[in-house]
Amino acid sequence: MPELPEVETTLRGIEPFISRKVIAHVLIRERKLRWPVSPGLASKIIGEKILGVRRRSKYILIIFRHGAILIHLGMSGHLRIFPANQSVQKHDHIDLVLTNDKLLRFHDPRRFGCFLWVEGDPFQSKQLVNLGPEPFDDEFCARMLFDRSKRRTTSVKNIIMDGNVVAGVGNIYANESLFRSGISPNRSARRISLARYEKLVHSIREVLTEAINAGGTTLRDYSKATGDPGYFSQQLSVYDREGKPCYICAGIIRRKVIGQRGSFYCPQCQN
DNA sequence: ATCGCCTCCTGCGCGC
DNA sequence: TGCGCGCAGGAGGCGA
Repeated sequence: MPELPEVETTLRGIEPFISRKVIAHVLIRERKLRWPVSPGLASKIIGEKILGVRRRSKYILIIFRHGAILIHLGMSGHLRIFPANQSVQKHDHIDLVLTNDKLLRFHDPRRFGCFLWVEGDPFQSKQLVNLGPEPFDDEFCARMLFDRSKRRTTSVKNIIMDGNVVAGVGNIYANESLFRSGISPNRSARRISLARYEKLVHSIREVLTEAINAGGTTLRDYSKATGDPGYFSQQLSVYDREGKPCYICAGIIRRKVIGQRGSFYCPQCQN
């Protein structure tokens, strides 16, 4: 489920139900996540009002007066709103029960996600402080990619998936935006012209925008019983299409591992 | 600073 | 039908 568009979709989905609401109690059934759930979490937030919800990269921030909850969904996590008496399923690790008789539930089978209390300004936390600009910030531009790539030896795909370069571009959307801009994922980042980086920046924004508008991408969706799927999977050009014909040239989509991640591309359309 | 590799964990789909 | 294998939307941490 979770890449940037899925996280954004989650944020928009939960915000109306939790913003300005007060925490009645907190149920933690499993503390063993990416990092252990903060021991003092419950005592920090019970009786406190949620001032707002924000996203930074693929992190979700639930803002309180003197700190924030920093949530990451990892590979398999989701956050959903339920009635306060909702029954508990496997991998339902944390509930924030609100005084409006709803609860916000964190569910994550693989437990690569996190659910942390951050005291003070969450943007100064170690997870967020070194992140690159958001893809829609002006600071993210062809010139910046071009300049930063000069000193790098790695592939362009690894560059755009490097959160310190640009925040929140995950594997699906890296593959898709490289296809749209006609750039091979394996191409050395420092051998790409400024003009091609212009196309790439445009493609990244376009793909992310379309995916957000489609409600994200649902692929192997182990949760369709409770959650609505996203529809961007119907618009994927290369991701998970190994062996199938390219929609542009009918050539065969190939798969190659780059940076330990499956990478899909059309050898004819991308170079 | 950067690179590639490893790791955490569960679930699913495939071939035999 | 059951089992083993490979793969999965992330990203921190390691040694080199």
